[in-house]
Amino acid sequence: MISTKGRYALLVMIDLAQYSNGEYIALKDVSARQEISVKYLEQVISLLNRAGFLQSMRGNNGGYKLAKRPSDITAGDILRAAEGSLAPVAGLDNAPLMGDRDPSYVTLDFWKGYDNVINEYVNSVTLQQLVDHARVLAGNDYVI
Amino acid sequence: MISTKGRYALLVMIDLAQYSNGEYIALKDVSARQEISVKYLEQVISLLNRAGFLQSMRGNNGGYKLAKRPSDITAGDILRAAEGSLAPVAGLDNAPLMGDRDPSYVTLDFWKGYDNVINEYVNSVTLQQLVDHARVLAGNDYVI
DNA sequence: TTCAATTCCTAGTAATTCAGTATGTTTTAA
DNA sequence: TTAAAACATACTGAATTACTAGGAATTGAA
Repeated sequence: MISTKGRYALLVMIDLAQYSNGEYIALKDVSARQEISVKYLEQVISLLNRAGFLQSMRGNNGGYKLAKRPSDITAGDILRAAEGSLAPVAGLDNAPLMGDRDPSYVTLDFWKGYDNVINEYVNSVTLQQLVDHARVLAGNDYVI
Repeated sequence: MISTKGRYALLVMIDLAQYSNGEYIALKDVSARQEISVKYLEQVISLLNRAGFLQSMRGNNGGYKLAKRPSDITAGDILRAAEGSLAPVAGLDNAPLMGDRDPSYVTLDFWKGYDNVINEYVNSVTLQQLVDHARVLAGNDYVI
């Protein structure tokens, strides 16, 4: 189950992409639009910032903006930055953790497959696609 | 993240399938092979039993056996019975829960897709396949 | 009929995680 | 100088996890 960190991270990135105009966007504004407290947003966004997906500016008129184009950021990037990992079980990478004696090694390949389909999916969806979809949902999918 | 309930449920079903000979298998034996306490196994297996995947017999020489052929049980059946749901976020089915005012409705389709790829995967793997794979891993994949 | 072995049922519990609040500090532009 | 913002860390109540504990009911065998 994805926690609020992951869900909010996705919403924040979509919000920043939607309202980007080159200027820094204050968390106060994101907070008002997404109805999430500024204080909690600070924690969520710091994960995205440290992961290199954002540029930040402190002080008056400061805020955040995307460090990359929305087409160069995937939902997988965002969710892994916020959640740490999307792995369904522990010990998928560091195989030595599960020795031959561990009976659960018989399900290791099953869990690796599980992990694969998840990552293939989230890596296939870009932030740009999410923003485009949001615009369709809002009924603004006309050409200016 | 799948909890021990789901992971153990999978191991228990594989174990029962591997050691099935028509007789009831006592949890004591599964416990010894899988190195999980009988007391905890009781809780895990009761979920599988209630879901209709097992037949049980109480009393002396009692135990459990599969109620269906391993080819008619999927990993999805087992995991959903043990975990309750594999949904990545809440509110995917009961869409009215997320109203239009909820900003997170913009990500609803993304999460539905996420849920889809998970369920398609786990539904595509049968208990029979898991047992076959376990036999290959054990080096017993020869024909008698 | 008794006994041991089993499933079945419910409660308890220590540790961890979750979903935030709270309280600052540092930085920046006006 | 000041207000507004990011940044950092600690705290907290509630829920969840991963079990253990203690029994009650059932069954076959002695």
